[in-house]
Amino acid sequence: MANGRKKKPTIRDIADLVGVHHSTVSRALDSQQRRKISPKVVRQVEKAAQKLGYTPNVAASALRRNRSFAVGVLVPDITNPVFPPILRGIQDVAETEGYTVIISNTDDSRLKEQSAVQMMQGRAIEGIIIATAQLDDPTVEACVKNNLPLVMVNRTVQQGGVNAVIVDMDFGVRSALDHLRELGHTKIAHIAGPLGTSTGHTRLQAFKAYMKLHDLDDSLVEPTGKYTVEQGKEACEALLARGAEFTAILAGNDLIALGCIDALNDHGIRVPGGVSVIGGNDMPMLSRMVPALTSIRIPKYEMGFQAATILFDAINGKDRDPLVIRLQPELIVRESTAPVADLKQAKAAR
Amino acid sequence: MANGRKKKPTIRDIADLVGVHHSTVSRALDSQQRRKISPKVVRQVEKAAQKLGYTPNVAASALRRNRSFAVGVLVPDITNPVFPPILRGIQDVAETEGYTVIISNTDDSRLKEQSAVQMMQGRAIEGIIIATAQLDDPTVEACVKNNLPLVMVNRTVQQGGVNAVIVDMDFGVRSALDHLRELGHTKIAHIAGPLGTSTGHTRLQAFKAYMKLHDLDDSLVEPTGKYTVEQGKEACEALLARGAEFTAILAGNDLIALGCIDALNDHGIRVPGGVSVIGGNDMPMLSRMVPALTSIRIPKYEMGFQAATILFDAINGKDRDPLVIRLQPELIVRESTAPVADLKQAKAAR
DNA sequence: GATGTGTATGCACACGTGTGTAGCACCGAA
DNA sequence: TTCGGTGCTACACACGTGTGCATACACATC
Repeated sequence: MANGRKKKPTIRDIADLVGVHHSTVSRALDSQQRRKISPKVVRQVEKAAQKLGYTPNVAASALRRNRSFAVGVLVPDITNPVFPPILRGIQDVAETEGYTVIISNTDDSRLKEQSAVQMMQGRAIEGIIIATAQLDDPTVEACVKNNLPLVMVNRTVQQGGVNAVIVDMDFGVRSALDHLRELGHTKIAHIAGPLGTSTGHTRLQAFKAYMKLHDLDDSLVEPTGKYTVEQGKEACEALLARGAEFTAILAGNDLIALGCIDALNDHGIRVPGGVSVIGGNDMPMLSRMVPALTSIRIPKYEMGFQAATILFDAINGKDRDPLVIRLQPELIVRESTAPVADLKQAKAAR
Repeated sequence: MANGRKKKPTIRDIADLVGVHHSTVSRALDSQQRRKISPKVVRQVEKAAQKLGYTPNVAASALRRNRSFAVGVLVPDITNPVFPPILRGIQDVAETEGYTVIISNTDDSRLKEQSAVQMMQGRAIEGIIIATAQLDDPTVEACVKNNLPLVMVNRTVQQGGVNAVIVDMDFGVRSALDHLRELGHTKIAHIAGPLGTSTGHTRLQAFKAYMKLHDLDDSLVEPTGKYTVEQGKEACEALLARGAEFTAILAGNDLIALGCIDALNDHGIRVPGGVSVIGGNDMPMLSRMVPALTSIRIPKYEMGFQAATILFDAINGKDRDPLVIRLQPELIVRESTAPVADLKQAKAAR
């Protein structure tokens, strides 16, 4: 005896109560069609619905109209602190629109991503927000081909014509490197994020462009395969192992930056005394760490909010041209950056 | 021209391709009924389904079977780092069961909680996991009354007869206080979580019981209204303001502990030099903070996983008696606890 | 050969909602 | 009177899946 829930009232029950056909009830409850029904009947229907505690059967409605009032979101891992604020922004918009959000964790695996999208298609999602995109992403292509309303968030793809809400990382990288130069740094390394992602790719491009522009060495680059502490540490160690000389690191994101600090500490290099480090997306609690990490803050909630807004515009047929919104990041200076020390001094500190 | 999506194949398309009735296809695809169909036809159907890229229409299935394949989850705020791992545990189980998870953020507001449940009922959820419960919670009562399968996670309620996955906080508090006593602390304060929540309540009870048992003063208690850094700071300041003498604090959770550290620092009291502090649930990144916070680790992912498992057992009619699972926490000793200093010394440090 | 026992498949309808079309009543104009 | 128009409602079917029942056939038993 698992389910003793009493069955829910339907529009037929309302129809019986009022004494009209159920199709009339259906129209009376539909704000688009209500005007076709006499005000008196509408009132009666509303009253009866209230009395019976009627709630529409979403499955039936979804089946008939081929709309599910559900949207999908693809994130690498909800456990990564970057994503909850983005999700919250999305959820808040969806809620006001009466939509449900289906979240899938892909762990950056193409296979999982594919099966997640398939599952979502089965649920007849009306749109999708993708935070997992690789620069060249077959899943995105598939969605575009299916004409499924789509917004990229945080990361985007190579091909144009796709909605996206991203961060102006040229600006972010410029701010960070300006800051380092003001502190006297000229030998700056970049521990990049995965180059298959737009975030990793564009940061590296911005880094190289900036360094070239200011006649600085842009070759101190080490990429990572994933946005994790471990990979950040490994990459930093590789850099040290090949004898690179640098007084500052721009990291692909905060986790990578933390990995760098670990590696530097292991080599007896103090941060920021020996080397300054700048992180990537300003995770929560950074200010409490030692050293408090200087980072490029990105407006995470805002990104989710905007992405969802665009998505629902697309779903509701307010078809604008493909839209790319670039939000402004902000450099948050904390304690992991300091005036450059003498290179010799820095070396001595090793 | 919003939706040019080509329509998806149905079991009728498969039936046409194989040359059987669509009901046969339906049975061939249902693991329960498959045995009634000849192996040859089953093979043909599977092949055709593969070829056409068939995915079942969940809405139609839900309508016909009066099942939605959706469950709800109520969390205070997905942005609070305690919850993503719990959610991930739930999602991982739900995925293997073919279920969708609908998440709602209640911000600990009863009003939002109520409307969230209403929305979920409209979606005909088959079960619900609640992580937001107050000790005396009308939402929980309503779900029980509706016979909606229900599991509490992390927090539970006063009344019995409800499934719950919680942490054995008697054990956790005992470990923490044993640790402090071993370090020589006897004047121990407790900055409690909200007493309206089971977590806040039981920790306080455990604290008092332990202190009484060891003939220690159990009156150094200050409750908070919310699990936030700010409230932790305020409560700690209130404790200091009334001239309480203590050498260690057991906090209701990590955020409260961080607030305590802030307050202590503001008063020139070093942690752990002047006062030792123990946190509450072992958020990520604690080890990188200064001082690295000693905390009671709770198995967050595991809790979500177990809760979901119980929920699906209930949904699938494997009705056990109401089940309360108590998972073991673990004290993680870091740098925020140290041997007690002379009280005079501690005072001098102020 | 009659009867019973399975096994495999088709048939028809149900689930609750939404919508195209038809029908009806009424009104005004010619 | 006829004709057209308008406003309101009923009818019937569609959406895709699942299932009780009937049917058809094969095979075994007496």
